Amino acid sequence: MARASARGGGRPTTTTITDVARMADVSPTTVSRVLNGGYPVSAETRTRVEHAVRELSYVRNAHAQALRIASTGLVGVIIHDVADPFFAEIVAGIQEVAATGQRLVVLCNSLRDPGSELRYVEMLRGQRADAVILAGGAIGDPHYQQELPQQARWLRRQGARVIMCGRQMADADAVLPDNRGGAYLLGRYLLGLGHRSIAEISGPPDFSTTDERSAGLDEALREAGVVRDPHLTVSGHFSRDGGYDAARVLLRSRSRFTAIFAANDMMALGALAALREAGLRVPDDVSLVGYDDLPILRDVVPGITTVRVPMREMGRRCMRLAMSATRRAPRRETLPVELVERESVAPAPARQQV
Amino acid sequence: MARASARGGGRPTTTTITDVARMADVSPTTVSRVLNGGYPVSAETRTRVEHAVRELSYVRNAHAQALRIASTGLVGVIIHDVADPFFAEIVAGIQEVAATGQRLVVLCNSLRDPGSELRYVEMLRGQRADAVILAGGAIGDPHYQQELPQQARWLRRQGARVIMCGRQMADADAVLPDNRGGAYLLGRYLLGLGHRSIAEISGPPDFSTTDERSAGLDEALREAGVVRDPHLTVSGHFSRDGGYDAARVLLRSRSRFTAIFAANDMMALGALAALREAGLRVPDDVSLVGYDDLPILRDVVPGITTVRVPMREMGRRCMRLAMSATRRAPRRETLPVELVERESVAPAPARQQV
DNA sequence: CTGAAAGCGCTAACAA
DNA sequence: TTGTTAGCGCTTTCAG
Repeated sequence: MARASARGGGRPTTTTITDVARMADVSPTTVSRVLNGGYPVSAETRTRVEHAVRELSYVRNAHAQALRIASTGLVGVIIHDVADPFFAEIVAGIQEVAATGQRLVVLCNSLRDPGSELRYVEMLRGQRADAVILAGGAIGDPHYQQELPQQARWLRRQGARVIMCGRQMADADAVLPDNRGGAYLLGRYLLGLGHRSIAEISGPPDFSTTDERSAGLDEALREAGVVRDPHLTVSGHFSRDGGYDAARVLLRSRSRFTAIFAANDMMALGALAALREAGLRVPDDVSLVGYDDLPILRDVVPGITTVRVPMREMGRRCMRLAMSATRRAPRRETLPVELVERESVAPAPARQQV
Repeated sequence: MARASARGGGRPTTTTITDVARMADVSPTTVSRVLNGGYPVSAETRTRVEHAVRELSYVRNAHAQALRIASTGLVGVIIHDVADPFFAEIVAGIQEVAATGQRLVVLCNSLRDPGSELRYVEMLRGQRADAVILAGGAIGDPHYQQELPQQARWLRRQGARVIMCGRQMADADAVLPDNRGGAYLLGRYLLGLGHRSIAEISGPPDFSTTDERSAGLDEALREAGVVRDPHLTVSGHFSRDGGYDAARVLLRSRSRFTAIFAANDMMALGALAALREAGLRVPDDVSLVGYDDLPILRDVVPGITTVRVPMREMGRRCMRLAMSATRRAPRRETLPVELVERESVAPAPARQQV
């Protein structure tokens, strides 16, 4: 039963292709050919090899294989945070497709730290990942902005594909939601209901997502000839607490507004809590909109009006790009977003309040 | 500038330790020693090597390294579903600790399919993962029940640690929440408020989590001398929709109950929606409890009473076990759970309703 | 303090 | 149809 059958507790022992070859009484090459298929091997030999493989519970050493051939079957995925449902959904989509293609996903949480993101890219270079998917808005940090494209170039030189999810980079494939368009839609919607004093809870500065969504709102406002009061914009972390804090700042300020535009659903959730604590009713006293349409929104009362971002589909598409062999000019897929009306918005009162 | 500087688009090119050695005018051995430290190298030589490494943006080939030494720095994590906040939190805890230890996490979604879980374990064996963390309740499938311990044995023989998160297995380390204890707590709580007809929305059959939580409720009920009506137990998927469907079955049946015990928060959320649709108020008409205390519960109205499972801490502990070198007898850590009272439970009315 | 040589487990020429 | 040989990039004796 070869050396692999040594009892546990001792020195680590692995079964190699040679053990299998010995047991099946063939050469390692033959075993390799049976394992890989696509090469003529007599039925009888094949059976013996397959038997030995099963008997020894042999699994190919992926590292030895990677050293010899190009592909490793590993795809690196760098996100901001798995605990954020937005990213969890994207990862779920990625995994879905990865499973169909026998790929393994190396998941990295950058927690929005540029340095950590860069470090992960390096580690993934070391792993010779077939592809690296970078998800989430771009970070404005100057060193990062300069370094990341460099690293991406090294990745490509190694033969790895680089796919951006939710943001762009020169020479890289990208799957993008229409952030600007969705925010514009939301802006028009609020405007259409008579809102003129719209407070914005924006994302952290230096994030591309923040800028794009703000720009969409701006556009709608400008188009309607509404001038924005700078006091009506407060930025915060892309999280429930970020939204909560921002809403409190807004409430403490003397500014008047009839609606709040939150940069994403988690922030909207936080804002909703702050509003509730302040004794304000949504939408009776203030209207509120979010962005993303996280699955959990189905279970929040009142239902929050938002823009649906096809997170899971974005993940799927990224993984498909990651698995596609063809590497011509960078491909860019923009996914449409869609307004989801729920109960958090009411027509603006004749006289603005709050 | 060595061969690595070839322009992109051509054949994949990687920089090897030999390229660095050539540039620094030393042997590969010396480069290796500088990279690994712990071996005397003259300051001057070290500087030259470090310069070359930076210049060429050299990153060690993890596969070549893995082939030579024991550790790969890879930890496999098999969960049911990242899109489920319960698992997302666990993974977040795992990542937190992994980052401090320079480990890379290979994340696998089994979607509760025993076959897929087994396939992932094999792939992780092939990757020579340093450790494999299996999270989520055990699946009752007979073939799986027999096969998994086998695979775990092979993993250990290879020198990999096996850590169970939320369930047990012979010879494996485990981090466990007190499922039974928490359910017992919840049962006592409902009983204390006068509830006698408690409907149970249990998890899918053949899952250890399902059994443990049901057992805890049973115990409280038995202790109070309450006999259970089998019609009052409906099982469903561990998901929002599973809870929704189960609640509808319950509502359609003629059974009477004053409270619902859902096997986890996602199911409770679904049940809440079904109740709302049926025009029933929580807790006025029916009381409802969940399990886990998912972060999102903060934002659901009415607040759902539940038991807090320290998901993130479980993840952290699993990763610590995965990184700990010592491998003596299996370690088992049981984490306490805690009742979280919110607004979804009211005293039972004198006469039972619904 | 530095280097030459061997070998981890696998696959791809090449030969038979 | 099968086997022999060489080598992927690294670390580790063993020599110097």
